[in-house]
Amino acid sequence: MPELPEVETIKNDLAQAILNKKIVSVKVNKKNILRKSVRYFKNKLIGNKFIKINRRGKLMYFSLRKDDLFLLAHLKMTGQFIYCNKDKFIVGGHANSKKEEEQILHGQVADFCQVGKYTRVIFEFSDKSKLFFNDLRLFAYLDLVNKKSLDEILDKFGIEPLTANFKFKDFFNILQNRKTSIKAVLLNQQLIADIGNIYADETLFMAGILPNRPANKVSSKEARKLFLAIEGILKKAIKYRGTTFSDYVDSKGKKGSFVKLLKVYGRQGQKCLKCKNIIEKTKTANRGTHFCSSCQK
DNA sequence: CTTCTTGTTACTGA
DNA sequence: ATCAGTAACAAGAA
Repeated sequence: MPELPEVETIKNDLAQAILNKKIVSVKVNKKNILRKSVRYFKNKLIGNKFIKINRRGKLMYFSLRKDDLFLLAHLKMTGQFIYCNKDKFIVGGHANSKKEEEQILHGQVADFCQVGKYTRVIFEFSDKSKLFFNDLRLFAYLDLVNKKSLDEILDKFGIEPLTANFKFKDFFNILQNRKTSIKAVLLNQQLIADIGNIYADETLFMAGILPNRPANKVSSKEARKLFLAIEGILKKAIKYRGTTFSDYVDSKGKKGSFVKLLKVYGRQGQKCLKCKNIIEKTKTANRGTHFCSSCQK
């Protein structure tokens, strides 16, 4: 489940790998992963180059040199970008065997850099390197839009953590104006971008706030703790190249290591690392929610 | 067989 | 008009 740290990791890796390389072919194995026609994608992409990659929330957008166009990529839950250079193949995505899974896990050079069962789109560059866009559930998408459409899409996102726009005053103001659960507010991309189910639970644990607390009942002091937890945890998770739970791998096919640092997510039934209470799991905001009822109030 | 998984959005009702 | 809550989406795991 890629959230900010995972998308940021992929974006940075890809920027080092594919920028300013001529796109020589685009192969589409599943056309409904595209929000425009296959013909339009091929037409606009082949012969073009990606010159910059940005991220807003969990959405990546690639600037193209020609035509004032942008490639949008959303990974949703199970999307992956896997980059393979000409000789050393680093394969990610959905392993087709136990052996492949081991190779991916250990980041080994694999001998099976090929189209997998869930590979939906393959970009090939002039240096013979390839970029695979994989997705198991077909929720992920690629789109090709102009500047105007891009701006309309970007405008819908809420405040962006880890930027100068992420100010406590605005953050607290959002919380005070919402009666719904604090977790629902954290997950709402139009209010605060980037946070998904894993980091919502982790930041709430660090701040000592129960996920089902009404947002407008969170005190200024608690909100400040949460604000700092969001910055701290997201930054740290980027350092660890993200969290892998089920499908996430970076563009080199490697899993993120932040999973070792998770305090509550996926730890239901286990002892709280702070107080030894048992971590509970319930549903808040329609999502699996993990918390310690002793550390969080 | 049923239930659960998640990011996002469509829909419903207040 | 705005907000809140739920279901739906896909496809697999348990």
